[in-house]
Amino acid sequence: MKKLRTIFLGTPEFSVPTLKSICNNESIELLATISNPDKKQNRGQKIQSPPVVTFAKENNLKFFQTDRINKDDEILEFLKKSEIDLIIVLAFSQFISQEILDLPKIGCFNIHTSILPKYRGAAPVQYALLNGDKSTGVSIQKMVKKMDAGDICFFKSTKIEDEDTALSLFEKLKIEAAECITPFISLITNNELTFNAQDQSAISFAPLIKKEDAKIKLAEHSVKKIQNMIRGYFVWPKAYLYLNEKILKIHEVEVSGHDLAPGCFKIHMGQMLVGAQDGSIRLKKIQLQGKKAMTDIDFLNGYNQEIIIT
RNA sequence: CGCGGGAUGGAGCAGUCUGGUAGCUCGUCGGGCUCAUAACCCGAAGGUCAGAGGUUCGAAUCCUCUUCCCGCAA
Repeated sequence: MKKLRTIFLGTPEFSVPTLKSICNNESIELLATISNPDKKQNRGQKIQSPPVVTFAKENNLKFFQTDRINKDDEILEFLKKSEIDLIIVLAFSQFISQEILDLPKIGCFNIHTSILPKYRGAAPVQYALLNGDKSTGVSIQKMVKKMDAGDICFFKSTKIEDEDTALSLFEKLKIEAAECITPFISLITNNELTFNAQDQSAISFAPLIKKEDAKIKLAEHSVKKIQNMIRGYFVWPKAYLYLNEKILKIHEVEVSGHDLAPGCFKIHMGQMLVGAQDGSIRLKKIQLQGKKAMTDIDFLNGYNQEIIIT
């Protein structure tokens, strides 16, 4: 049987397991991967290749890098002459023109890390946690010009545990996404692929997260909300308060039985307690800017100035 | 060369500018007090001050280089 001539678009580490699944799938002939360019990043501004590119190099896959896929002549020419059957997109971060969407015979498919139409947009994983959802999942949609609005061809749900943070949930969904490849490709090869329009009444959005979104407002946010912020904003940007005007990242809190007015702060038995909108919490594990994460007890052992939390 | 903070007993810090016996809070261990305790009192163990080189009679401290950690920015 003729193999599906496929292009993969993705950039970060999150995309790598799915790329591996594609490489290992016997029904697929991977023609190339396309990623964002190398860029200076992290402390020291070292130039780093995207993980997908690193994987492609290690496995002798053809790869392209661009920051404007719709206008890159070399890539467009390659795509046009390659008689593509399929494009698979996961975490690519560039809009794709109608011209490219129309190229593959079967279609251009995006793996999205929520059950669409819930959480269209850039940060579906974080929003699932911020809203305290008990489950999320991955969807495969046939891409259209409008972001995440295409017909659903495949989905699989995943349970969210109370202990899950954005970090652990990303790790789970990274694997789930990769495991979708085999059944999804089977649908295609068996001629069983279906296209289900999204329920217009159930659409919600998960827009790009900004750093300020992670600022905890003690007087306004409930204990539950704060716990969800800690989970959803973990790794980046991390939920935070200010301690004497310096950023204080909050890694872990626990419910405290103390009677504290919203916004108030006090030290009790060597622990740091603050009042939230509907109850009080202990700032159990915290990180002042420039320092490592530590418990409130350790922090107070070495900090001998007056503390103002805002 | 993007900006900045940091490395000192098990933990968190002070001491570095101005070189001269290794200090604080906590933890650990032992003892005491107590009906009892996370409280209080007494005592003990535990550190080649991140690493290398240099200056000096003498370096945690001054000079040079290296490694590692963290915040910002991207």
